[in-house]
Amino acid sequence: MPELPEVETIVRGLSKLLIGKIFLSIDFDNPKSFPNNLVDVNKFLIGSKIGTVKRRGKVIIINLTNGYSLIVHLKMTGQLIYRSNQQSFGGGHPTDSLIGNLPDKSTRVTIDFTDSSKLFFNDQRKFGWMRLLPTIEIENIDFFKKLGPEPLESNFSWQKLYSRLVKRSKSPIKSVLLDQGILAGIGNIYADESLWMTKIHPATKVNKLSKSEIKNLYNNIRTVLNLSIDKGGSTDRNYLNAEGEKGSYLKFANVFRRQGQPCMRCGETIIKFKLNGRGTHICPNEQRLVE
DNA sequence: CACTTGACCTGTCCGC
DNA sequence: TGCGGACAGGTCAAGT
Repeated sequence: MPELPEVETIVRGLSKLLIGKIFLSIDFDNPKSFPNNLVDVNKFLIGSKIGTVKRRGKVIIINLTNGYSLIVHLKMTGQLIYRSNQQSFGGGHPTDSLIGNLPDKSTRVTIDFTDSSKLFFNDQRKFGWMRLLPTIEIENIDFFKKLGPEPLESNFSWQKLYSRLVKRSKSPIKSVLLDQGILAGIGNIYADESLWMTKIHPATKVNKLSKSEIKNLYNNIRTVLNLSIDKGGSTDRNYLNAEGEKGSYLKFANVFRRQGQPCMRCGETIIKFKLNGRGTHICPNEQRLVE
């Protein structure tokens, strides 16, 4: 589900809602919610206070003031939804709420805070995970060690993108953009969108791209990620922000899920096909494959 | 080694 | 209305 803009939207929402909250209890009936967890979740979570909420790639990092952190990967269908005391009892949440009473059928983890507010980890497909670990060890776990740079950091340049891309010179450019070890945070939506903006066919091998194309791709990746953050991310099916609201980026999408509709630039019909197992959307007129 | 495919799960949609 | 199959925003492991 969530790519960088969706996770960023959730993190910004949680930052407003969660800082200073103290854990009262956590309820998870499935150990798969905490795979590879090495510390006693109850022992180090209960009674601890939330300091900051951050993002690295597609992972949410909830830092506690006791030196531990709760990290969350939402994978395809995960949601982290906050309910205040009022909302938790069903009477107070907005009438246009897009999700009903919680917990529901897809709830995997329920967290209670001492002020009676709650945080729900919903995840229909159960691919997501949580992990509690000492904050100083975050950078050392495999997932983070392999992660590439953040595309929106101010010191990330097109030259850095270029030097990372050429390591995978014979791969299709889209596959490389989806590789979190090359660049952190891009998924299927923003790979397709940024390649359309740059007029590059997703199957183009990296070594067939010019430096100026990579420079343009760099700019377009940042443009589309920032635009989507402004729109609160993309809701295709399941994505909701921390308050249970949809994102609106897909109203502005140029190719993703627009197969059969005209290209926004040239009017040609957008098509969809599979590339390395992923649904891929292009304008066949403007995104020509260079062999 | 570099790259591709299947597996992990559940729900939904589409064609017969 | 029912049933089978394809598909869904991500990442691994296993295969070629």
